[in-house]
Amino acid sequence: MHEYAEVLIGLISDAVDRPFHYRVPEHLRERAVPGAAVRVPFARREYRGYLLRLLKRPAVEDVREIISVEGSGPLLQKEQLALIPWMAHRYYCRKIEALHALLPAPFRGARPLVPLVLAPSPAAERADLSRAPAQRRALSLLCEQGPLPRRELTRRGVRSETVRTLLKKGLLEEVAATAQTLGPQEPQAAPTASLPLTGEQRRAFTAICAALDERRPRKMLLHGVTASGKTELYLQAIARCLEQERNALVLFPEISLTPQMIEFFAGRFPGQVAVLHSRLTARERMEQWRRIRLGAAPIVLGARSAVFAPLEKIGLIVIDEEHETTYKQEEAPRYHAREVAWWRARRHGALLLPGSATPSLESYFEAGQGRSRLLEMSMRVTPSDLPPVEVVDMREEMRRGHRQIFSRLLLAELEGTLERGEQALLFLNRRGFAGFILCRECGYVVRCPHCAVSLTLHLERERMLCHYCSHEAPVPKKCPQCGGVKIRHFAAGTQRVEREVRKLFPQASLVRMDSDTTAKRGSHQRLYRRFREGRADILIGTQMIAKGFDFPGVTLVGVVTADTALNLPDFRAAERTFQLLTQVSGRSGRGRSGGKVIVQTYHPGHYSVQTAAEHDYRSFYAAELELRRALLYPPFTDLVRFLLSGSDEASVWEAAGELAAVLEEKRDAADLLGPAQAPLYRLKTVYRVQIILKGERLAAFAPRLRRAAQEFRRQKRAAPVRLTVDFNPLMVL
DNA sequence: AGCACGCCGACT
DNA sequence: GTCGGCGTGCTC
Repeated sequence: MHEYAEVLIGLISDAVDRPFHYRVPEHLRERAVPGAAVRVPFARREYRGYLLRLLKRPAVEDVREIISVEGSGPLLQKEQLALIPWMAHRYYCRKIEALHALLPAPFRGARPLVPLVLAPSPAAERADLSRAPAQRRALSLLCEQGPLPRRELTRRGVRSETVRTLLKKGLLEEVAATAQTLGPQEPQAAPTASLPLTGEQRRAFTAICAALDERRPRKMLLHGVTASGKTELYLQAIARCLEQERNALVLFPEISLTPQMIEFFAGRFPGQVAVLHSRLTARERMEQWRRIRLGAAPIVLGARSAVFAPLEKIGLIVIDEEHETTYKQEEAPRYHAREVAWWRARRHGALLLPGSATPSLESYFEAGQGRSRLLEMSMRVTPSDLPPVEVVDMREEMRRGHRQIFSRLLLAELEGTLERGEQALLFLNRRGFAGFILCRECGYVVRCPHCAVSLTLHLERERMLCHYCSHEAPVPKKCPQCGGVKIRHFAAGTQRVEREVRKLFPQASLVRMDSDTTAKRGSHQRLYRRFREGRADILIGTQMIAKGFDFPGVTLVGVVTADTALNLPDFRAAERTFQLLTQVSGRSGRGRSGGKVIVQTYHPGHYSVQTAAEHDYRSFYAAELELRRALLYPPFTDLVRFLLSGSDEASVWEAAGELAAVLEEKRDAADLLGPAQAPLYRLKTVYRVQIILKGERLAAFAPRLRRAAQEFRRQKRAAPVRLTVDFNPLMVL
């Protein structure tokens, strides 16, 4: 009936990113099913391909035959086959790139889902092999060791002719490996029991159970302050989901950095958890993936890419810290795990449960519109209050002639903390984007009048530039607002802070955590333990110390400067700042002795600083939402970012001009911003220029934009120019 | 990705 | 006259 098949070739190239048709030879009909990995002849050689669907008739006359089908059973499930075109469409990527995202790296090559192994056939027992010692040895090896893959057998000194003869005699047979042969691979942990829920948790839990019982696609946003017990809620929701005989998917940002979280889950559900994250070795990843695919682990924990875990019958998808930017992949396919998760939830009739102390504006806005339900938890589980936050006006410090990194208040508090034998945490935003300038007397920052992002200093041209729309302004010699002359760019790194602390508090022991000190495998964990166990007094660090950690000994958190985040040339700068300040504040006073937070800034009046200090998400949200509405930014619009890059500067600009002209024709009501230098204009030897399209419901626009991009790719230029397209980028750097 | 086809410069 | 440069286009 269906003698032909549509196959996607495993080559990453625009030219072959479409299905090719093959005939399925009779002996493969049974195994050649949609989702199967196959070998096909293509362009005078053999390639791995993926069978997308079966056809009655091919679209071309000259059709070749599928050579073989890999493994037993399809590599990709129906759901995954449906996800591929959706991703390719939404994220402007090739189908094969979307497909690869669904498979762990080791499976992208030729590895079959379930490998074939050699086992003695029933006939082997009666066979007389007295005159064939090599064959006898091979069979007894398999009887002792159990079925082995062919490669393993030859590794143990069995020659391939021996295997061939045994197969021909029918004494050996090739069978699919079973889950048992794949070996146990689950995180071990001491069992833990569930905790009683507080009133607030109980209310949320009741709502979650009701949603689970409906077995229909639902979305609930769990907005819970730091330490309000979100994890316990996730655990009990999972238990409920398992009772329904459905599976659960739990996503964390950077799970590899939180082994204690994994232990927690594995302890509650022994033997039922599979873990997928970036620090697994290829082998570990493959084994975890197989376990999930074969239904041996009903709970999957993982980072972003675990959203593709091949679970069936999903009842619950949890996204912890849902506002985190790590949920968006920064290379093709540039998917957002939250969106993929919702796609899957819809298909499975599952509950999507994103949770955060500082939900993304997009998620909170959805809840406000009734597209999801909001569950709020505003109390900490242990009856410690959220720590008081003091905002220090660094302009005032400046005016008083105090021009060090640390304000007088922070110095005094540090001193006190050390005297009491307690711990302090000093937080700094990542290296900082040095290109903005700031008046140290009044805090003024030059901003773009059109785009509401800070302008970036370009020393070589002596100009201030907008990286969204290319607006230019002169570099001010004195502050346009207060006339002050102490206006200059601004940055302090973790090393500088470390040096300063050593100078001021030579007796204190320090731990510094940033991308430099945690680069080595295991060093993160070591530094973390050292501080947590009280073997250091002060922890200095970047983003990575703000998230999720529980340091009961910390009673003082100092934010050295809130301004680096605030002045990133990105429309989400205020949201980032609010989230960061809130998360970092949450690190203080988790123990019994209470805590305090000090935030140093040149913008003490900024709403994101103010509202974070007051632990007032709602006010922040309302203010930020109004700005977004006025300036037509997400969640009111979508952005599509076209980034052109190449080593020949002139060609890149020329290409950008051409693309802008094409987009101009197709844009309808959408705004076209740029071409403009990308915030990181020169990365190594590559020049980067961007065009941003801003408008309502640009997802629906995709086919037209895609055509424009393809048309553009076809044109030839003096020097090569690369185009990448990002739908709703999170960071426009 | 890989390979053939095709149209312009320096060589046995 | 030919050998070979890699730009262009195609692969079921």
